[in-house]
Amino acid sequence: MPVPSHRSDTAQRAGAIGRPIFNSSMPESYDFRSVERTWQERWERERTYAIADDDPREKYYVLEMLPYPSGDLHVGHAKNYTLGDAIARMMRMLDYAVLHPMGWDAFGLPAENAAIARGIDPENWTRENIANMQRQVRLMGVGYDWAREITTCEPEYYRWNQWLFLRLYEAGLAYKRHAPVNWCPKDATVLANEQVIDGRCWRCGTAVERRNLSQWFLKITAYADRLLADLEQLGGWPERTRTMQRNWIGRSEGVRFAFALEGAPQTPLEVFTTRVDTVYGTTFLAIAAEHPLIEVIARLAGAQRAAEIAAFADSLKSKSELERTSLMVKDGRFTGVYAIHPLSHERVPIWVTNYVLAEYGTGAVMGVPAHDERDFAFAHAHGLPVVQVIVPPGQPPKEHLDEAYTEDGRTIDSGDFSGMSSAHARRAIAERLEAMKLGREEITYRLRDWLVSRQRYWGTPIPIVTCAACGEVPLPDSALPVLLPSNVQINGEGAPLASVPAFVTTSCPRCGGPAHRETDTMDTFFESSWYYLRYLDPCNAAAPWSAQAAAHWMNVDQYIGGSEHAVLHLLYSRFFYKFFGDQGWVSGRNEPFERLFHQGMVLYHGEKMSKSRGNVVGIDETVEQQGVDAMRLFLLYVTPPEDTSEWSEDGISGRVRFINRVWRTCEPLLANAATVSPRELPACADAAEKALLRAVHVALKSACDETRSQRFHYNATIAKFDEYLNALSPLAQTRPQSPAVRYAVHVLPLAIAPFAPHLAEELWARLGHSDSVHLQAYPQPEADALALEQITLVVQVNGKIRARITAAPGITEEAAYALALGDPAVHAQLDGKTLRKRIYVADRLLNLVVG
RNA sequence: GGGAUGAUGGUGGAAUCGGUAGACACAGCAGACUUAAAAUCUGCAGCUUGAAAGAGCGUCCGGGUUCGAGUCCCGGUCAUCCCA
Repeated sequence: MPVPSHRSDTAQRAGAIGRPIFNSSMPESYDFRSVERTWQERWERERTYAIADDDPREKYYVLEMLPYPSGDLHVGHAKNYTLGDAIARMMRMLDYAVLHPMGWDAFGLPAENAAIARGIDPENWTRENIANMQRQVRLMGVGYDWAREITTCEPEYYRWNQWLFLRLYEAGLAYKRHAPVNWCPKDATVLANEQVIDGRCWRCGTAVERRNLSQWFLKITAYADRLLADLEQLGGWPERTRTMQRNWIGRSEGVRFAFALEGAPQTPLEVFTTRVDTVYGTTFLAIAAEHPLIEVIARLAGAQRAAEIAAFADSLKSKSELERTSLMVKDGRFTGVYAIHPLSHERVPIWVTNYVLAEYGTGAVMGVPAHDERDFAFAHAHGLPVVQVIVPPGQPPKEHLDEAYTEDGRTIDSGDFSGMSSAHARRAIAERLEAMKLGREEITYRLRDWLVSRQRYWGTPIPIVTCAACGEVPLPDSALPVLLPSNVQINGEGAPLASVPAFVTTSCPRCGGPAHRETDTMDTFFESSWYYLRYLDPCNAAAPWSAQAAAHWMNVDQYIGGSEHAVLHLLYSRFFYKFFGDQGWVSGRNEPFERLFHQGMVLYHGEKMSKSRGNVVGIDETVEQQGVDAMRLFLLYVTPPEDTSEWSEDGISGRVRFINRVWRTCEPLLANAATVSPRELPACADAAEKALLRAVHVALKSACDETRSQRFHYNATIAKFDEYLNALSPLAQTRPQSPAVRYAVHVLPLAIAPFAPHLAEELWARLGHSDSVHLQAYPQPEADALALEQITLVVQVNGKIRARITAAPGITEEAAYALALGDPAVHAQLDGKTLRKRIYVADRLLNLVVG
């Protein structure tokens, strides 16, 4: 439905009461729709934001996280792009060669879910969404270099996923194995651990089950130490994000050593512990239900026990990891089998439990109830003894422990190792175990290999075939891309590609015999782990990117995206980038993102915007009703960019008002202002003009400072633009000929260009310039304009403000003191008291301490 | 349970270095213009007290450091996020 334009609305109203729409004394009203559309078309046509690889200026690469084309953009997305655009435009005007590209994370589940639910072709669905989102991104007036646009579902892009997969495979970093995986029964797919949130699928919320499947993994664990160590270099990242990655990697130093099985002494039962100083407190061993030795133990246990163990293990099969480790009551079954403690030689009962996982460490832990909370709870529940072997320094052991003592302390009752500090005991015991050839020190990580297989259609096919004779065979590069077949039946069950014989059936590249293709596709985090390099060389048909392009443009100087990607995407990207560095494909620092910024969410009515809640504020409506510039200004103004903000109709109306005021103030003076240079401070007639100039330069300073400091609190900058306008508009009325006024009018479009690019461009053009305002240099704040003619000096007596006196800047302490004494209020406070101390802060404050 | 971050008027926020708390805006109130409304313009506006000038209080709560604390330190409450 066509929405009547602001202008015709006004015309109708005005016409109805028989008045002319405009008269000569009335400024032309600002038609944001036509202005915004006109300039967007022109920027596109003239490629205003294209950047050449050989641009001689210092480079600056600003990037917003690759969006998934889910359909419609709302103002929450706009906050992200608006910030990136403001930064890019500022940096461009500060004379950097700015690279600011855009693309589409086009593979993924929603397309496939739409296909399942409504029988839609995922490719068409995706392309339609991309077309719509391209339109909306253009509507926002973001200055991307569209020549570098990428779409990850294009064969030209995903062939490089396959190519990179093969390189990882050759490096031994891609491998296939059976593993218990998180299975979402609704999406019929495997989920990575981080895609399981509170035991549920991160997309659909269905409870996740566990299944044992053969899966492709990427060996990110091979880089665990470097991923951890290099976090220290990332000073431009939020500390929270670095901490999250540190926790996720979860390095622990400890000892791996073996207990002997009673009855099968040749079969070592290995455990890993970070607290080997507590080893003499072991009163049981806890093993995972999926432990590889479970069958040996069951055999030793006898038929009845074996059946109990099997039943217990079965009951855990469908439980997710989180349920087992965090949600379920710690439970277990005594196997009836004992192990022999390697140091004390005591018999230790072996229990099968639900809280030890086969995937972690060795799948078995020593149970030390006195010094581990989980073990304490377990021992309590099953009546196992609690043996204290660590006491707080200088204290006797407690008669009865109410909770585990998990701190370091001094060892007791620990054989040869009694009376040591925990740290000392850890070292000594590790050495002894090593000498006995029973164990060694080891570093383990919580991080596990990245599961990249998806039993899905809408993703990159994995370029591996299985041959009856040769087994697993990687395809040669010449066979790439392995194209995703079209017209595939997608019903949400199993792996869709397995149902396409023409795809599956192939020949072995090694022996030529019959073979079948891998039917899993890649996790979409694969493509988003390297896309920032493809922008640098988007048309390269011989390689995913050239080393030369990477050397020129990397690293990303400023990366912007939501904190929901603090671990997943950002860790995977770091892993890939280190691999690329090892291959010599990228140079310099082995980190892709120099600085990282997490923008906050935009709420509406206190809630996250979502279609299902019906509280989405769309781009289209907002742009149509209030205009792009108003939307952009509001999003930047309402809160600092990292904070959560609340969308408000009233709030944006304030920015609409600002835009209209700028127009009303400046438009009648444009012809006049054009003859005054915006690059040269004009002479001022009086204090009011001096104040105007100061307001102009305070605003310029704020814009430059927020950009250079990379704090990006443009909310404060835009407030300074308000003050700029508040200073300008009355003077524009009363003395339009003043050089100061004309200067302020001429500078204004330059000043606001990064924030309200359309309004700025229109004013700039009407000032008679033919080049885009966005290609001009940003005006530099000047000390002369910032200097105050008069300062207000605060006079305190004993720290309390008693007077404010006006003085010239640079006033001496003595002069200030003399002025202060002349103030009656100050005089009254000093009356009859002795001056003990005088504190003077130049041009700010005089504090008189009396007693 | 552990960790991180935060808490400023009716609201969003400003105060970037320990030095005038509340800039700027929204909502509100009063006035001008208008037959009226909208739009626009002008003014008021932290709280208490006072006719007013003024005085006292005031940045979640309680302590501390300092001539001086929204800002630094300690303890607590609440909120958000992360880990368990």
